[in-house]
Amino acid sequence: MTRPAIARIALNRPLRRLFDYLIPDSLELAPGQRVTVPFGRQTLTGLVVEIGVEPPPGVNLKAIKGTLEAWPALPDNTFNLLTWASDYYQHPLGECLFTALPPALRRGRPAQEKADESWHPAATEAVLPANAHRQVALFNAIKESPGISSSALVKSGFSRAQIRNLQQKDLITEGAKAITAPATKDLPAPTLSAAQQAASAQMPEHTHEFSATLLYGITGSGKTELYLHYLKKHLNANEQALVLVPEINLTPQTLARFRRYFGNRIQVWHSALNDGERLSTWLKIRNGEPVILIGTRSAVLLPFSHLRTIIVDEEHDSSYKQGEGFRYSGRDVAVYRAHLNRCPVILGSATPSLESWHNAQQGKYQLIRLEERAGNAKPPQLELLDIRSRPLEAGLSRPTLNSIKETLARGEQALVFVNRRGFAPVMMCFDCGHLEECPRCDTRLTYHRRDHAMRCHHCDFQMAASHTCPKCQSENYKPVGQGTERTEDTLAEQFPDTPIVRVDRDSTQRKGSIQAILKRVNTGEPCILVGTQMLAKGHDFPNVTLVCVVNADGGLFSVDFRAPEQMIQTLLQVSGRAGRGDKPGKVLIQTCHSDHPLLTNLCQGNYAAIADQLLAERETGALPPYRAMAIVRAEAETMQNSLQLLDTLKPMAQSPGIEIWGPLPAVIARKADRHRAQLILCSDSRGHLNRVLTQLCQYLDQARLSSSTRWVVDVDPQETG
DNA sequence: AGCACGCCGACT
DNA sequence: GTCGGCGTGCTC
Repeated sequence: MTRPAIARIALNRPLRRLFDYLIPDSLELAPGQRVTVPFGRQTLTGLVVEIGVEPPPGVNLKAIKGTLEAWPALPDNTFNLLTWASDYYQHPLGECLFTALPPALRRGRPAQEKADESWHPAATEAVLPANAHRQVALFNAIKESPGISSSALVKSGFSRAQIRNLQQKDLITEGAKAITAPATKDLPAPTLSAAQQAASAQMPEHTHEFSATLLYGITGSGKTELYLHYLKKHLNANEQALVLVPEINLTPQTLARFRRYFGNRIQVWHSALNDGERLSTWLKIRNGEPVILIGTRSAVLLPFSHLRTIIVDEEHDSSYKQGEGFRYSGRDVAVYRAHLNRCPVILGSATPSLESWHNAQQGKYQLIRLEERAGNAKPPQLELLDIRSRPLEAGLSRPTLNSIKETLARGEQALVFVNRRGFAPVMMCFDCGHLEECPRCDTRLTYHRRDHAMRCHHCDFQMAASHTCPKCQSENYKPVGQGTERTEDTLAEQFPDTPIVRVDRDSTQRKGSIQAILKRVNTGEPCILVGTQMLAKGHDFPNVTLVCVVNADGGLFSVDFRAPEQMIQTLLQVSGRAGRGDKPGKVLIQTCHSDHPLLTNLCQGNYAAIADQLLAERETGALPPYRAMAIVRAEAETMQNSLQLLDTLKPMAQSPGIEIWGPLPAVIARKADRHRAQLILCSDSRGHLNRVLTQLCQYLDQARLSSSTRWVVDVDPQETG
């Protein structure tokens, strides 16, 4: 008697286990293939993980209902990548596998695009009732552009029902596609400067073996040209490439630039795509089309089959790490993917992460330095301005204002950078010292002048701001701290004849408004740009010659061990906005710690030296990248419950080679009325740490916790607060 | 995560 | 009497 064939199936559920099913005789299965299975009394889409497993004892197996397609939705390499990531990040395999499918395929839709029919008129005149205005309009639209697609018609306001109607009346017929725009002539590889050529010569020769390269290129050195050049030179016509970028860098300008060189080989992948666009691009990749994909984090999980190069631009950017659910790092997964796939991965940054810098020093990554700005631009000159005991106007000192004045007088532009981290405006009573706190979190409410509201940045709480102190009714109740709005006001008073352009989340909420702002700034007329983080990234403002940093000190004394690194990276990135054209740039950094070695080093403009110094501190503190780190976070209705849970975990984790810190309440101990605590685990051995985490998760899964108690494991955490 | 089952309170 | 609140447990 032959044993029944059994398949192990992953489901899109937060369960750290798989389910076994009988395979009907007629089915041929392979790992990564989509199937339909009965589950409880529902029917779900599942993914085959393993075939021919031992039947679990004492379970009445159900049978697979059928396959959704004859081929694996996730090809071997992608499937193996996700299996690895599930284990590495301690996240349930089912959820990991399903994040690599477009939403339509997760829901069990067929793996094909909705037919996008083309329509032609079948009559010269539409004979329709007099009141059928929309149908007549639709008929005319089709007559005007024969071959127009259903989707184009829907976009211009017609409904699919109306189209079907005309078809039933035999007024239109389905037919050949309209001829799309002719293929454009792609530009040849860009010409490189001497410095770029030298860097280019060191890039990996072979696209069929693994190599990891860290391209350390200062801001304005032209890293993108190197990427373009590399792809032109090494990528064959039938091969695929992946270019990962932080969300904020995927602008129409970046895209246009790649399209000029690679035309319609360029495809995009980012959070703004709708389900149809996602499916369409996913299928192109899965079909092995020779796409060069420019995408954000999750693009690294796409089912490439001919992937020959991975580029991770701005590799230090913290947005590569997913902050919830499947907490993977797009950059780290990219490196592992290149490894599995035996292809080169190129990490580019002006301010490399300490992880990558360390890997370069260890010889794990090849380091390429590009320390010259492209064109005539020179690196900006950085200057510290100690603001201890200097009078400030909305955070700006006299010398700073004078520099802005001189810059404007030369017909140039100035950029004022407000590092809001830790300096959000709060309302304070100058009589009793009262500060308004969030009723649901351990945080201060932030004042938003636009709608005179107090908001919590950690939950959705908001309330109208009071004009008098809620505690002592004093009228001496005012906003303190630098916000972009207040800085903007002061600058408007000081420079009444100069346009002031504010760039922050509030002023750029409307779609396309950032484009309008950039366009305006690029006319080159003298103006002052005021803004936050958003201004630091990637934009090119040729006429900005002065950058003022309102306060540099946010990251100097933070509890988070990554804060100094991130502060320096932000300061250097924003400094990089100065002097990108022909004129020299200057950067003024206001600080209360002008003798702090990090800042004095920063002014030498030498990131390499700072990275070395920060790494030395990490080594002394036995912190990443010298050791692996993971955090177990718990939240519950009381702090006691959270701490208690972590206290029971601690002895289970205790073992030689693992150091444990905590449990301790989180820095924001209460968030949305939930009390949070964390346990930090460090180890020299990733493997050992991983095994310990597996045990902890196993315990937590079967522990009968009160339903309101939640826990998560975060491997390689970006935030340790 | 869903979904059902089950056990208590306030309704016609 | 029964409708429905959400706590608990199970899903091959």
